[in-house]
Amino acid sequence: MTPRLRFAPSPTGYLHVGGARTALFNWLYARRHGGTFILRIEDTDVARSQEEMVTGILDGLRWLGIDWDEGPEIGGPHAPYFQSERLDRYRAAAKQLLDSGQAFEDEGAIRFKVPPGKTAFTDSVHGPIEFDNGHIESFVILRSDTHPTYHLSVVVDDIDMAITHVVRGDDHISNTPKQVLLYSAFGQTPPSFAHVPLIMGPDKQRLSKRHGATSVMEYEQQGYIPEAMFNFLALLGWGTGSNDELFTREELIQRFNLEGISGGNAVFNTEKLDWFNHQHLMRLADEEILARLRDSGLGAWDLGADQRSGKILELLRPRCRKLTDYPEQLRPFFEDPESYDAEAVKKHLSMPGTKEHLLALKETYSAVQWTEAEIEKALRALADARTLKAGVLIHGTRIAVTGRMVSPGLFEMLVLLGRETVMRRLDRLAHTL
RNA sequence: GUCCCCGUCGUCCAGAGGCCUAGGACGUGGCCCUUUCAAGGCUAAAACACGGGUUCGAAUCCCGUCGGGGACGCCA
Repeated sequence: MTPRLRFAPSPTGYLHVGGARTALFNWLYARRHGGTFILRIEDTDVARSQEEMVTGILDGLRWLGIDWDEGPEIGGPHAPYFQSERLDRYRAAAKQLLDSGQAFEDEGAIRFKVPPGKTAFTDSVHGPIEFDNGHIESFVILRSDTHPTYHLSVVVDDIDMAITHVVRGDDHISNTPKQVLLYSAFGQTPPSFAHVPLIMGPDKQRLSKRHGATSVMEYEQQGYIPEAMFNFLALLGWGTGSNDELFTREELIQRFNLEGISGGNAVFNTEKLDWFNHQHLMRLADEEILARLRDSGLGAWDLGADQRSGKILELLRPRCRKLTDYPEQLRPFFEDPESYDAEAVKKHLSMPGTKEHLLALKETYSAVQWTEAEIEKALRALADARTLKAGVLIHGTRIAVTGRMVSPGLFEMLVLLGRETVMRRLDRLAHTL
């Protein structure tokens, strides 16, 4: 029997990182075992559900590269995949329990009659878990408005959709005995359960908006790429067993297993996400970086059409942790500085004679052969001739071409900027001194 | 309050009785490289919550305490 797993979010309008990781674990398991990954929308709470609210969730999943085999937009053998369209099923199921004496009416609602005894199940993450039924109250399965509650609809759907593995958040552990009870009331064997630990904020409290971004799409806007988010999320609460951490989606699929999921909560560590992002960004092909900058509206200078793009990217790659870091780093390659960093000027240009030195360098550069080695050689020779430290000219030139104190390697930049631009910027800076 | 889950460096993950003077990664400090900033290399500090058992031997098993989290809705 091939595994069938599902991600069943309620339509909240966006994909939360916690939900994203749950979806990711389900997807990873399904892909690892050649199973089926199903997306089902749990919108039985009419008061809170709206159709357009699912779009954000679908977008978030697609962004991460999590595709579904059955579900919204594509349908499938167990359609529909919106619980709001399956209400008749739940009503029939509730009636079935009523008729068999396993449920009873209570002021218009229908409650499940919890039998005495104990309910146990084996969790793939936590091992055997047992609850005393005495602690489970007779819960409502069908509301007085004839809409099902969560417990009824999940169980009915998971049975109908032949779900074999339920992988979901830890917060569902105490719901599980109720659902196990329903499975036996329907004469069915429950699927296997795996309850994964929750994701917490740095203060160890449940991740929420006050911790910053919680929606995966917010991270996209902040310049994170899906490869990094996927890798990071996969390793939050799960370990491959090895010391390696940097993986592609494919490698993660090959390694994924439920046993490696840890039992304790995991803190969402943004610094580490940044590192993953940087690493994945470094491994992205040039065309890929170009395409993503364009798609996110960050390609302000049409780098793609520029002959120098390969070289420029080579210089910027180690310096950009996020996609959003690119525009500022790119600027000097396309625009003369509009102003000069005050601190930089004070630190490197306040020495008397600096203006003359820069003009002399400009003069030297008018004749030098325009290669990295020659440009550097000429600068150092000029520094010697004027009994200056090369740093004086280097820092000054950097400020002239970028307006700032920090930049990629100076001589590599100068080559790319071209003689004319460098001379113009040298001249401009000199005349402000 | 009741029930459930969890407890290894600040954080994430290794460790499933001797291989542990506890390993890797992020972050942090130092050094190297160097024209700045990164990247890269090397290196340092940093943890088995506590108390009892079991055992020749426990981070690993058992019990308790403490701590954290979750659930107790006609929300999902």
